[in-house]
Amino acid sequence: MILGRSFYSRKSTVVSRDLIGKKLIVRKSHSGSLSGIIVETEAYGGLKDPASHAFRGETKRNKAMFGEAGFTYVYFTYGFHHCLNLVCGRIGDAQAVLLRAIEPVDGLETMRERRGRSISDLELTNGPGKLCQALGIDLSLNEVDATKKTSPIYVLEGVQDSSKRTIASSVRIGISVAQERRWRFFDSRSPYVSHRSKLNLPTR
DNA sequence: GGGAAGATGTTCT
DNA sequence: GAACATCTTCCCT
Repeated sequence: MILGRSFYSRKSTVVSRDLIGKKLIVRKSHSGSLSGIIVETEAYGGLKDPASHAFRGETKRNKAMFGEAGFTYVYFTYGFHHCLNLVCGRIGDAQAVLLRAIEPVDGLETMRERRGRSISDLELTNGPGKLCQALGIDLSLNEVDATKKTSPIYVLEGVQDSSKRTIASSVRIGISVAQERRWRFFDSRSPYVSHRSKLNLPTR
């Protein structure tokens, strides 16, 4: 079952936690179907969150976040990397969830071609930039509707037994403000989360 | 295994 | 001109 508009039309903190264990699918022409189980996310709170790109209002770059829930927000950062978000909440809230890591399932060969021959399975998609490189996500996939099965990006209801997961939270990575918000969520039993060993201790 | 440095486009001061 | 929702390489323990 594909996750629809109502799934995303909730607070980003709730969506962020609920996305753990769901299956991300990326289908682009010529590269076949790539997929993975989401194991790590971060919530961003829009206009009221000093850590969010939306904090200072709408710009050309963050426009997607101000639109409808269930659409993608892809941005380019550090001059090198793309990051993939899914817009949440109500129109104008500018809330979003950053996808930080997945456990690769389908298309490992394609992912490895893009990431480098010698990269191990564990390091193919354990970070927001790595995940986008492996899946071939760039700005051409910004602002696409992820609630349609015809879309190049969408998310399916989890196939994993939820009893095999333990969802933990921590502070957001690479963020120096709003440290009181532990808005990074991850499966603490998964070896596919981004490796910042100290932060992977379950804090809740 | 872990810290520091460097790469480099977009946005903001 | 600096900061940045990052990643890799290089060197140190």
